[in-house]
Amino acid sequence: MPLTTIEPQRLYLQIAGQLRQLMADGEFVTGARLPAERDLAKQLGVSRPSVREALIALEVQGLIEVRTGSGIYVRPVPAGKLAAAASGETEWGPLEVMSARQVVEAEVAALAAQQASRSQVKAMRSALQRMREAAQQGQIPRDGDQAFHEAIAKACGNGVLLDIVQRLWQAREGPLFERLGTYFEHPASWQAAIEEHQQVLDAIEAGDASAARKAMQKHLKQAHKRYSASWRRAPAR
Amino acid sequence: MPLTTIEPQRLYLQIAGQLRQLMADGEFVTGARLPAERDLAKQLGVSRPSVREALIALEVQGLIEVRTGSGIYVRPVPAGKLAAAASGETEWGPLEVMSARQVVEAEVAALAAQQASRSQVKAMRSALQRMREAAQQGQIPRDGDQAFHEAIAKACGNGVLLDIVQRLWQAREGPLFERLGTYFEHPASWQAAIEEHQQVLDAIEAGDASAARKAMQKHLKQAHKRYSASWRRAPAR
DNA sequence: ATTTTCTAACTGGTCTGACCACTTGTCCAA
DNA sequence: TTGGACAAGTGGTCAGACCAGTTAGAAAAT
Repeated sequence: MPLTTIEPQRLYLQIAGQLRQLMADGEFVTGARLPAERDLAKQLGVSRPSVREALIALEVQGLIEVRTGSGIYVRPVPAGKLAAAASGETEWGPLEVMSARQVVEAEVAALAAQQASRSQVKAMRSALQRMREAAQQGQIPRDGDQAFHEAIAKACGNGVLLDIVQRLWQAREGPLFERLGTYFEHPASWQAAIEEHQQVLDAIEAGDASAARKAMQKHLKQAHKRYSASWRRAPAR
Repeated sequence: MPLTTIEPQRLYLQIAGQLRQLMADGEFVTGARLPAERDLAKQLGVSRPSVREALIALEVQGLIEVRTGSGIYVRPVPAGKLAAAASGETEWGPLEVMSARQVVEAEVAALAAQQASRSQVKAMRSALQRMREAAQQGQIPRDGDQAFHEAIAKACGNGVLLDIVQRLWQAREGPLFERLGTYFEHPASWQAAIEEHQQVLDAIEAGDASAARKAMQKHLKQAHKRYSASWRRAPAR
Protein backbone atom coordinates (compact mmCIF):
# COMPACT_ATOMS: atom_id res chain seq x y z
CA MET A 1 0.00 0.00 0.00
CA PRO A 2 1.56 3.25 -1.09
CA LEU A 3 1.63 5.72 1.75
CA THR A 4 1.68 9.39 0.99
CA THR A 5 3.48 11.57 3.46
CA ILE A 6 1.02 13.63 5.41
CA GLU A 7 2.23 16.93 6.67
CA PRO A 8 0.05 18.82 9.07
CA GLN A 9 -0.58 22.23 7.65
CA ARG A 10 -0.21 25.13 9.93
CA LEU A 11 -3.43 26.67 11.08
CA TYR A 12 -2.94 30.03 9.44
CA LEU A 13 -2.52 28.37 6.06
CA GLN A 14 -5.75 26.44 6.42
CA ILE A 15 -7.61 29.57 7.47
CA ALA A 16 -6.12 31.63 4.67
CA GLY A 17 -7.05 28.89 2.23
CA GLN A 18 -10.65 28.89 3.34
CA LEU A 19 -10.95 32.65 3.13
CA ARG A 20 -9.34 32.67 -0.31
CA GLN A 21 -11.78 30.01 -1.41
CA LEU A 22 -14.69 32.10 -0.22
CA MET A 23 -13.37 35.04 -2.21
CA ALA A 24 -12.90 32.89 -5.30
CA ASP A 25 -16.44 31.57 -4.94
CA GLY A 26 -17.79 35.07 -4.86
CA GLU A 27 -18.90 34.74 -1.27
CA PHE A 28 -16.88 37.86 -0.53
CA VAL A 29 -16.88 40.20 -3.51
CA THR A 30 -14.45 43.00 -4.18
CA GLY A 31 -14.82 45.78 -1.67
CA ALA A 32 -16.86 43.72 0.74
CA ARG A 33 -16.05 43.77 4.42
CA LEU A 34 -15.14 40.52 6.06
CA PRO A 35 -16.47 39.56 9.50
CA ALA A 36 -14.52 40.97 12.42
CA GLU A 37 -11.47 39.05 13.57
CA ARG A 38 -13.22 37.93 16.74
CA ASP A 39 -16.20 36.66 14.78
CA LEU A 40 -14.01 34.82 12.28
CA ALA A 41 -12.18 33.18 15.15
CA LYS A 42 -15.42 32.05 16.73
CA GLN A 43 -16.91 30.80 13.47
CA LEU A 44 -13.77 28.91 12.51
CA GLY A 45 -13.26 27.56 15.98
CA VAL A 46 -9.74 28.92 16.33
CA SER A 47 -8.10 31.66 18.33
CA ARG A 48 -7.82 35.24 17.25
CA PRO A 49 -4.03 35.20 16.84
CA SER A 50 -4.37 32.38 14.32
CA VAL A 51 -6.92 34.36 12.38
CA ARG A 52 -4.61 37.37 12.45
CA GLU A 53 -1.74 35.33 11.03
CA ALA A 54 -3.95 34.18 8.18
CA LEU A 55 -5.09 37.74 7.51
CA ILE A 56 -1.51 38.97 7.40
CA ALA A 57 -0.65 36.26 4.90
CA LEU A 58 -3.55 37.35 2.70
CA GLU A 59 -2.60 40.98 3.16
CA VAL A 60 0.97 40.36 2.05
CA GLN A 61 -0.38 38.59 -1.01
CA GLY A 62 -2.43 41.67 -1.77
CA LEU A 63 -5.79 39.96 -1.54
CA ILE A 64 -7.20 41.98 1.33
CA GLU A 65 -6.72 45.35 2.93
CA VAL A 66 -6.81 45.80 6.69
CA ARG A 67 -7.96 49.17 7.95
CA THR A 68 -7.36 49.86 11.62
CA GLY A 69 -10.50 50.42 13.60
CA SER A 70 -12.67 49.89 10.58
CA GLY A 71 -12.43 46.37 9.25
CA ILE A 72 -11.01 44.01 6.67
CA TYR A 73 -11.84 44.58 3.03
CA VAL A 74 -11.49 42.50 -0.13
CA ARG A 75 -9.18 44.07 -2.68
CA PRO A 76 -9.79 43.92 -6.41
CA VAL A 77 -7.84 41.04 -7.82
CA PRO A 78 -7.75 39.19 -11.15
CA ALA A 79 -9.73 35.98 -11.17
CA GLY A 80 -6.76 33.92 -12.30
CA LYS A 81 -4.68 35.05 -9.38
CA LEU A 82 -7.01 33.50 -6.85
CA ALA A 83 -6.99 30.02 -8.31
CA ALA A 84 -3.22 30.13 -8.64
CA ALA A 85 -2.59 31.28 -5.10
CA ALA A 86 -5.14 28.79 -3.82
CA SER A 87 -3.22 25.84 -5.17
CA GLY A 88 -0.25 26.95 -3.16
CA GLU A 89 1.97 29.04 -5.39
CA THR A 90 1.83 27.12 -8.61
CA GLU A 91 5.00 25.21 -9.12
CA TRP A 92 6.58 26.03 -12.46
CA GLY A 93 7.91 23.16 -14.52
CA PRO A 94 11.63 23.32 -15.28
CA LEU A 95 11.29 22.92 -19.02
CA GLU A 96 8.51 25.47 -19.13
CA VAL A 97 10.76 27.89 -17.33
CA MET A 98 13.50 27.30 -19.85
CA SER A 99 11.12 27.96 -22.72
CA ALA A 100 9.92 31.15 -21.12
CA ARG A 101 13.50 32.26 -20.63
CA GLN A 102 14.13 31.72 -24.30
CA VAL A 103 11.31 34.09 -25.12
CA VAL A 104 12.09 36.76 -22.57
CA GLU A 105 15.84 36.81 -22.29
CA ALA A 106 16.46 36.89 -26.02
CA GLU A 107 14.60 40.18 -26.25
CA VAL A 108 16.24 41.43 -23.07
CA ALA A 109 19.64 40.77 -24.60
CA ALA A 110 18.65 42.65 -27.73
CA LEU A 111 17.60 45.65 -25.64
CA ALA A 112 20.78 45.45 -23.61
CA ALA A 113 22.86 45.52 -26.76
CA GLN A 114 21.25 48.80 -27.68
CA GLN A 115 21.74 50.63 -24.44
CA ALA A 116 24.11 48.92 -22.02
CA SER A 117 26.41 51.38 -20.28
CA ARG A 118 30.12 50.79 -19.95
CA SER A 119 29.82 49.81 -16.30
CA GLN A 120 27.03 47.39 -17.06
CA VAL A 121 29.11 45.68 -19.72
CA LYS A 122 31.89 45.52 -17.19
CA ALA A 123 29.59 43.69 -14.80
CA MET A 124 28.81 41.12 -17.50
CA ARG A 125 32.48 40.63 -18.22
CA SER A 126 33.35 40.07 -14.58
CA ALA A 127 30.47 37.62 -14.15
CA LEU A 128 31.71 35.64 -17.13
CA GLN A 129 35.22 35.73 -15.72
CA ARG A 130 33.86 34.41 -12.46
CA MET A 131 32.34 31.50 -14.33
CA ARG A 132 35.67 30.72 -15.99
CA GLU A 133 37.50 30.70 -12.68
CA ALA A 134 34.95 28.47 -11.02
CA ALA A 135 35.04 26.05 -13.93
CA GLN A 136 38.82 25.87 -13.82
CA GLN A 137 38.67 24.95 -10.17
CA GLY A 138 36.20 22.22 -10.96
CA GLN A 139 33.35 24.02 -9.23
CA ILE A 140 29.86 24.46 -10.63
CA PRO A 141 29.80 27.99 -12.07
CA ARG A 142 26.19 28.61 -11.18
CA ASP A 143 26.68 31.90 -9.36
CA GLY A 144 28.57 33.43 -12.24
CA ASP A 145 25.95 32.11 -14.62
CA GLN A 146 23.15 33.79 -12.76
CA ALA A 147 25.16 36.98 -12.29
CA PHE A 148 25.78 37.14 -16.04
CA HIS A 149 22.13 36.85 -16.96
CA GLU A 150 21.09 39.31 -14.27
CA ALA A 151 23.68 41.80 -15.42
CA ILE A 152 22.17 41.70 -18.90
CA ALA A 153 18.68 42.11 -17.51
CA LYS A 154 19.82 45.11 -15.50
CA ALA A 155 21.22 46.67 -18.64
CA CYS A 156 18.03 46.39 -20.65
CA GLY A 157 16.69 49.50 -18.99
CA ASN A 158 13.39 48.02 -17.89
CA GLY A 159 12.86 47.19 -14.25
CA VAL A 160 9.85 45.05 -15.00
CA LEU A 161 11.82 42.79 -17.30
CA LEU A 162 14.60 42.59 -14.71
CA ASP A 163 12.04 41.47 -12.19
CA ILE A 164 10.71 38.80 -14.51
CA VAL A 165 14.16 37.43 -15.26
CA GLN A 166 15.00 37.26 -11.57
CA ARG A 167 11.76 35.49 -10.87
CA LEU A 168 12.53 32.92 -13.53
CA TRP A 169 15.90 32.25 -11.96
CA GLN A 170 14.35 32.00 -8.55
CA ALA A 171 12.18 29.17 -9.80
CA ARG A 172 15.29 27.02 -9.56
CA GLU A 173 14.90 26.94 -5.83
CA GLY A 174 11.73 24.91 -6.19
CA PRO A 175 11.63 21.17 -5.56
CA LEU A 176 10.95 20.31 -9.20
CA PHE A 177 14.31 21.69 -10.16
CA GLU A 178 16.15 19.56 -7.68
CA ARG A 179 16.86 16.61 -9.86
CA LEU A 180 18.18 18.94 -12.54
CA GLY A 181 20.71 20.42 -10.19
CA THR A 182 23.43 18.33 -11.71
CA TYR A 183 22.95 19.08 -15.35
CA PHE A 184 26.05 21.15 -15.09
CA GLU A 185 28.06 18.22 -13.88
CA HIS A 186 30.02 17.66 -17.08
CA PRO A 187 32.92 20.06 -17.53
CA ALA A 188 32.10 19.91 -21.22
CA SER A 189 28.71 21.44 -20.44
CA TRP A 190 30.29 24.27 -18.52
CA GLN A 191 32.68 24.95 -21.31
CA ALA A 192 29.93 25.07 -23.89
CA ALA A 193 27.86 27.40 -21.72
CA ILE A 194 30.79 29.72 -21.19
CA GLU A 195 31.48 29.81 -24.89
CA GLU A 196 27.86 30.68 -25.63
CA HIS A 197 27.94 33.41 -23.01
CA GLN A 198 31.00 34.86 -24.67
CA GLN A 199 29.14 35.10 -27.95
CA VAL A 200 26.29 36.93 -26.29
CA LEU A 201 28.70 39.31 -24.62
CA ASP A 202 30.50 39.98 -27.91
CA ALA A 203 27.25 40.93 -29.59
CA ILE A 204 26.27 43.24 -26.76
CA GLU A 205 29.64 44.92 -26.73
CA ALA A 206 29.31 45.45 -30.46
CA GLY A 207 25.90 46.99 -29.88
CA ASP A 208 24.39 44.52 -32.32
CA ALA A 209 20.85 43.89 -31.06
CA SER A 210 19.97 41.32 -33.65
CA ALA A 211 23.12 39.29 -33.04
CA ALA A 212 22.61 39.48 -29.29
CA ARG A 213 19.09 38.19 -29.62
CA LYS A 214 20.25 35.36 -31.81
CA ALA A 215 23.17 34.43 -29.56
CA MET A 216 21.01 34.39 -26.46
CA GLN A 217 18.40 32.35 -28.23
CA LYS A 218 21.02 29.85 -29.26
CA HIS A 219 22.45 29.69 -25.77
CA LEU A 220 19.12 29.03 -24.12
CA LYS A 221 18.12 26.53 -26.75
CA GLN A 222 21.30 24.61 -26.01
CA ALA A 223 20.72 24.93 -22.29
CA HIS A 224 17.21 23.62 -22.78
CA LYS A 225 18.65 20.60 -24.56
CA ARG A 226 21.17 19.96 -21.81
CA TYR A 227 18.38 20.25 -19.27
CA SER A 228 16.00 17.87 -20.95
CA ALA A 229 18.84 15.38 -21.42
CA SER A 230 19.57 15.38 -17.69
CA TRP A 231 15.83 15.19 -17.05
CA ARG A 232 15.64 11.93 -18.92
CA ARG A 233 18.78 10.71 -17.20
CA ALA A 234 17.46 11.48 -13.76
CA PRO A 235 15.46 8.86 -11.87
CA ALA A 236 11.75 9.23 -12.14
CA ARG A 237 10.10 10.80 -9.21
CA MET B 1 3.58 74.65 5.59
CA PRO B 2 3.12 71.50 3.55
CA LEU B 3 2.01 68.65 5.74
CA THR B 4 2.77 65.12 4.74
CA THR B 5 0.38 62.49 5.90
CA ILE B 6 1.95 60.34 8.57
CA GLU B 7 0.79 56.81 8.77
CA PRO B 8 1.93 54.71 11.69
CA GLN B 9 3.31 51.49 10.34
CA ARG B 10 2.09 48.33 11.90
CA LEU B 11 4.57 46.61 14.09
CA TYR B 12 4.89 43.48 12.03
CA LEU B 13 5.88 45.54 9.00
CA GLN B 14 8.62 47.32 10.93
CA ILE B 15 9.96 44.05 12.27
CA ALA B 16 9.82 42.36 8.87
CA GLY B 17 11.61 45.35 7.40
CA GLN B 18 14.42 45.14 9.93
CA LEU B 19 14.89 41.42 9.40
CA ARG B 20 14.87 41.83 5.63
CA GLN B 21 17.45 44.57 5.97
CA LEU B 22 19.67 42.28 8.00
CA MET B 23 19.40 39.64 5.32
CA ALA B 24 20.18 42.15 2.60
CA ASP B 25 23.22 43.34 4.57
CA GLY B 26 24.50 39.82 4.78
CA GLU B 27 24.01 39.69 8.51
CA PHE B 28 21.94 36.56 7.94
CA VAL B 29 23.26 34.61 4.98
CA THR B 30 21.44 31.95 3.01
CA GLY B 31 20.78 28.88 5.09
CA ALA B 32 21.57 30.59 8.35
CA ARG B 33 19.29 30.11 11.32
CA LEU B 34 17.67 33.18 12.80
CA PRO B 35 17.44 33.65 16.57
CA ALA B 36 14.48 31.95 18.19
CA GLU B 37 11.17 33.79 18.20
CA ARG B 38 11.40 34.43 21.91
CA ASP B 39 14.89 35.88 21.56
CA LEU B 40 13.89 38.08 18.65
CA ALA B 41 10.98 39.41 20.66
CA LYS B 42 13.23 40.22 23.58
CA GLN B 43 15.91 41.83 21.42
CA LEU B 44 13.41 43.93 19.49
CA GLY B 45 11.46 44.84 22.58
CA VAL B 46 8.17 43.55 21.22
CA SER B 47 5.90 40.65 22.00
CA ARG B 48 6.20 37.23 20.48
CA PRO B 49 2.93 37.42 18.52
CA SER B 50 4.22 40.51 16.74
CA VAL B 51 7.40 38.70 15.82
CA ARG B 52 5.36 35.78 14.55
CA GLU B 53 3.30 38.05 12.33
CA ALA B 54 6.45 39.48 10.82
CA LEU B 55 7.86 36.00 10.25
CA ILE B 56 4.69 34.89 8.51
CA ALA B 57 4.90 37.90 6.22
CA LEU B 58 8.48 36.99 5.33
CA GLU B 59 7.51 33.37 4.89
CA VAL B 60 4.71 34.21 2.50
CA GLN B 61 7.19 36.29 0.51
CA GLY B 62 9.43 33.27 0.32
CA LEU B 63 12.35 34.85 2.15
CA ILE B 64 12.49 32.47 5.08
CA GLU B 65 11.47 28.95 5.90
CA VAL B 66 9.99 28.05 9.27
CA ARG B 67 10.62 24.52 10.48
CA THR B 68 8.57 23.42 13.45
CA GLY B 69 10.65 22.55 16.44
CA SER B 70 13.86 23.38 14.65
CA GLY B 71 14.08 27.05 13.83
CA ILE B 72 13.78 29.74 11.20
CA TYR B 73 16.08 29.58 8.21
CA VAL B 74 17.02 32.04 5.48
CA ARG B 75 16.03 30.83 2.05
CA PRO B 76 18.19 31.39 -1.00
CA VAL B 77 16.92 34.47 -2.77
CA PRO B 78 18.20 36.72 -5.55
CA ALA B 79 20.00 39.78 -4.23
CA GLY B 80 17.81 42.14 -6.20
CA LYS B 81 14.70 40.65 -4.71
CA LEU B 82 15.60 41.77 -1.23
CA ALA B 83 15.99 45.42 -2.03
CA ALA B 84 12.79 45.30 -4.05
CA ALA B 85 10.73 43.69 -1.35
CA ALA B 86 12.25 46.04 1.22
CA SER B 87 10.73 49.06 -0.50
CA GLY B 88 7.34 47.47 -0.15
CA GLU B 89 6.52 45.52 -3.29
CA THR B 90 8.26 47.54 -5.94
CA GLU B 91 5.76 49.59 -7.77
CA TRP B 92 6.10 49.00 -11.49
CA GLY B 93 5.91 52.08 -13.66
CA PRO B 94 3.06 52.07 -16.17
CA LEU B 95 5.21 52.82 -19.18
CA GLU B 96 7.74 50.21 -18.12
CA VAL B 97 4.95 47.67 -17.91
CA MET B 98 3.80 48.57 -21.39
CA SER B 99 7.32 48.13 -22.73
CA ALA B 100 7.65 44.77 -21.07
CA ARG B 101 4.33 43.71 -22.50
CA GLN B 102 5.58 44.61 -25.93
CA VAL B 103 8.49 42.25 -25.46
CA VAL B 104 6.62 39.37 -23.89
CA GLU B 105 3.22 39.40 -25.51
CA ALA B 106 4.54 39.67 -29.04
CA GLU B 107 6.34 36.36 -28.63
CA VAL B 108 3.38 34.87 -26.82
CA ALA B 109 1.16 35.76 -29.75
CA ALA B 110 3.63 34.14 -32.12
CA LEU B 111 3.58 30.95 -30.09
CA ALA B 112 -0.19 31.03 -29.88
CA ALA B 113 -0.45 31.30 -33.65
CA GLN B 114 1.49 28.08 -33.95
CA GLN B 115 -0.51 25.97 -31.58
CA ALA B 116 -3.79 27.50 -30.49
CA SER B 117 -6.57 24.95 -30.36
CA ARG B 118 -9.97 25.59 -31.83
CA SER B 119 -11.56 26.21 -28.45
CA GLN B 120 -8.82 28.63 -27.50
CA VAL B 121 -9.35 30.62 -30.67
CA LYS B 122 -13.02 30.64 -29.85
CA ALA B 123 -12.25 32.18 -26.46
CA MET B 124 -10.30 34.95 -28.18
CA ARG B 125 -13.15 35.60 -30.56
CA SER B 126 -15.72 35.83 -27.80
CA ALA B 127 -13.49 38.17 -25.78
CA LEU B 128 -13.15 40.45 -28.78
CA GLN B 129 -16.89 40.32 -29.29
CA ARG B 130 -17.34 41.31 -25.67
CA MET B 131 -15.16 44.35 -26.29
CA ARG B 132 -17.26 45.34 -29.28
CA GLU B 133 -20.49 45.10 -27.33
CA ALA B 134 -19.15 47.10 -24.42
CA ALA B 135 -17.88 49.78 -26.75
CA GLN B 136 -21.21 50.05 -28.50
CA GLN B 137 -22.91 50.62 -25.21
CA GLY B 138 -20.44 53.35 -24.38
CA GLN B 139 -18.77 51.31 -21.66
CA ILE B 140 -15.04 50.93 -21.17
CA PRO B 141 -14.16 47.56 -22.74
CA ARG B 142 -11.45 46.76 -20.23
CA ASP B 143 -12.70 43.34 -19.22
CA GLY B 144 -12.87 42.11 -22.78
CA ASP B 145 -9.46 43.59 -23.44
CA GLN B 146 -7.90 41.66 -20.58
CA ALA B 147 -9.80 38.50 -21.48
CA PHE B 148 -8.51 38.70 -25.03
CA HIS B 149 -4.89 39.00 -24.02
CA GLU B 150 -5.23 36.26 -21.40
CA ALA B 151 -6.86 33.96 -23.90
CA ILE B 152 -3.82 34.36 -26.15
CA ALA B 153 -1.47 33.71 -23.27
CA LYS B 154 -3.39 30.58 -22.37
CA ALA B 155 -3.02 29.35 -25.92
CA CYS B 156 0.76 29.74 -26.05
CA GLY B 157 1.17 26.45 -24.23
CA ASN B 158 3.45 27.75 -21.52
CA GLY B 159 2.08 28.26 -18.02
CA VAL B 160 5.02 30.37 -16.99
CA LEU B 161 4.39 32.88 -19.76
CA LEU B 162 0.70 32.90 -18.87
CA ASP B 163 1.66 33.72 -15.32
CA ILE B 164 3.88 36.57 -16.44
CA VAL B 165 1.21 38.06 -18.66
CA GLN B 166 -1.34 37.90 -15.87
CA ARG B 167 1.08 39.55 -13.50
CA LEU B 168 1.67 42.37 -15.94
CA TRP B 169 -2.05 42.97 -16.18
CA GLN B 170 -2.40 42.88 -12.44
CA ALA B 171 0.02 45.77 -12.20
CA ARG B 172 -2.89 47.93 -13.31
CA GLU B 173 -4.35 47.66 -9.85
CA GLY B 174 -1.50 49.68 -8.44
CA PRO B 175 -1.81 53.36 -7.54
CA LEU B 176 0.56 54.50 -10.28
CA PHE B 177 -1.85 53.27 -12.88
CA GLU B 178 -4.72 55.20 -11.42
CA ARG B 179 -4.29 58.33 -13.41
CA LEU B 180 -4.10 56.30 -16.58
CA GLY B 181 -7.44 54.71 -15.93
CA THR B 182 -9.10 57.02 -18.37
CA TYR B 183 -6.87 56.61 -21.38
CA PHE B 184 -9.61 54.58 -22.89
CA GLU B 185 -12.06 57.42 -22.54
CA HIS B 186 -12.20 58.32 -26.22
CA PRO B 187 -14.40 56.03 -28.26
CA ALA B 188 -11.85 56.52 -31.03
CA SER B 189 -9.25 54.83 -28.83
CA TRP B 190 -11.48 51.86 -28.21
CA GLN B 191 -12.21 51.54 -31.86
CA ALA B 192 -8.53 51.57 -32.75
CA ALA B 193 -7.73 48.99 -30.08
CA ILE B 194 -10.50 46.70 -31.26
CA GLU B 195 -9.28 46.99 -34.84
CA GLU B 196 -5.74 46.09 -33.76
CA HIS B 197 -7.02 43.14 -31.79
CA GLN B 198 -8.84 41.93 -34.86
CA GLN B 199 -5.59 41.94 -36.82
CA VAL B 200 -3.87 39.90 -34.12
CA LEU B 201 -6.73 37.44 -34.11
CA ASP B 202 -6.67 37.13 -37.89
CA ALA B 203 -2.98 36.26 -37.84
CA ILE B 204 -3.46 33.67 -35.11
CA GLU B 205 -6.39 32.08 -36.91
CA ALA B 206 -4.23 31.90 -40.02
CA GLY B 207 -1.52 30.21 -38.00
CA ASP B 208 0.94 32.87 -39.12
CA ALA B 209 3.38 33.29 -36.23
CA SER B 210 5.36 36.07 -37.78
CA ALA B 211 2.28 38.10 -38.63
CA ALA B 212 0.86 37.54 -35.16
CA ARG B 213 4.07 38.80 -33.58
CA LYS B 214 4.05 41.84 -35.79
CA ALA B 215 0.39 42.61 -35.20
CA MET B 216 0.72 42.33 -31.44
CA GLN B 217 3.82 44.46 -31.51
CA LYS B 218 1.99 47.10 -33.45
CA HIS B 219 -0.99 46.96 -31.12
CA LEU B 220 1.09 47.38 -28.00
CA LYS B 221 3.18 50.10 -29.55
CA GLN B 222 0.00 52.02 -30.30
CA ALA B 223 -1.32 51.33 -26.83
CA HIS B 224 1.92 52.61 -25.40
CA LYS B 225 1.47 55.81 -27.36
CA ARG B 226 -2.08 56.23 -26.17
CA TYR B 227 -0.91 55.66 -22.62
CA SER B 228 1.90 58.15 -22.66
CA ALA B 229 -0.40 60.72 -24.23
CA SER B 230 -2.87 60.36 -21.39
CA TRP B 231 0.02 60.41 -18.96
CA ARG B 232 0.97 63.85 -20.18
CA ARG B 233 -2.65 64.93 -20.11
CA ALA B 234 -3.16 63.79 -16.58
CA PRO B 235 -2.49 66.20 -13.71
CA ALA B 236 0.90 65.80 -12.10
CA ARG B 237 0.90 63.95 -8.87
C1' DA C 1 35.48 1.86 22.43
C1' DT C 2 31.52 1.98 19.60
C1' DT C 3 26.88 1.96 18.67
C1' DT C 4 22.26 2.48 19.99
C1' DT C 5 18.64 4.34 22.81
C1' DC C 6 16.42 7.68 25.42
C1' DT C 7 15.78 11.72 27.79
C1' DA C 8 15.63 16.67 28.41
C1' DA C 9 16.16 21.14 26.64
C1' DC C 10 14.90 24.00 22.98
C1' DT C 11 11.92 25.52 19.20
C1' DG C 12 7.83 26.67 16.88
C1' DG C 13 2.30 26.25 17.21
C1' DT C 14 -1.64 27.65 19.44
C1' DC C 15 -4.67 29.47 22.99
C1' DT C 16 -6.75 32.66 26.57
C1' DG C 17 -7.79 37.00 28.08
C1' DA C 18 -6.75 41.50 28.52
C1' DC C 19 -5.95 46.50 27.39
C1' DC C 20 -5.08 50.27 24.06
C1' DA C 21 -5.98 53.27 19.93
C1' DC C 22 -8.54 54.26 16.10
C1' DT C 23 -12.92 54.63 13.33
C1' DT C 24 -17.59 55.50 12.86
C1' DG C 25 -22.22 56.35 13.66
C1' DT C 26 -25.41 58.47 16.86
C1' DC C 27 -27.35 61.66 19.68
C1' DC C 28 -27.46 65.84 22.09
C1' DA C 29 -26.63 70.73 22.53
C1' DA C 30 -25.72 75.21 20.56
C1' DT D 1 -29.08 73.06 10.89
C1' DT D 2 -24.70 72.38 12.59
C1' DG D 3 -21.18 71.15 15.60
C1' DG D 4 -19.05 68.28 18.79
C1' DA D 5 -19.03 64.72 22.43
C1' DC D 6 -19.83 60.11 23.40
C1' DA D 7 -20.07 55.04 22.92
C1' DA D 8 -19.80 50.84 20.49
C1' DG D 9 -17.13 48.19 17.47
C1' DT D 10 -12.76 47.16 15.25
C1' DG D 11 -7.99 46.19 14.65
C1' DG D 12 -3.16 46.42 17.29
C1' DT D 13 -0.46 44.69 20.78
C1' DC D 14 0.81 42.37 24.83
C1' DA D 15 1.68 38.75 28.63
C1' DG D 16 1.85 34.23 29.98
C1' DA D 17 0.79 29.61 29.44
C1' DC D 18 0.72 24.86 27.50
C1' DC D 19 1.31 21.55 23.61
C1' DA D 20 4.05 19.18 19.96
C1' DG D 21 7.94 18.44 17.11
C1' DT D 22 13.19 18.50 16.80
C1' DT D 23 17.69 17.66 18.24
C1' DA D 24 21.81 17.04 20.70
C1' DG D 25 23.94 14.92 24.35
C1' DA D 26 23.83 11.64 28.09
C1' DA D 27 23.11 7.02 29.32
C1' DA D 28 22.83 2.27 28.26
C1' DA D 29 23.75 -1.76 25.51
C1' DT D 30 26.85 -3.97 22.50
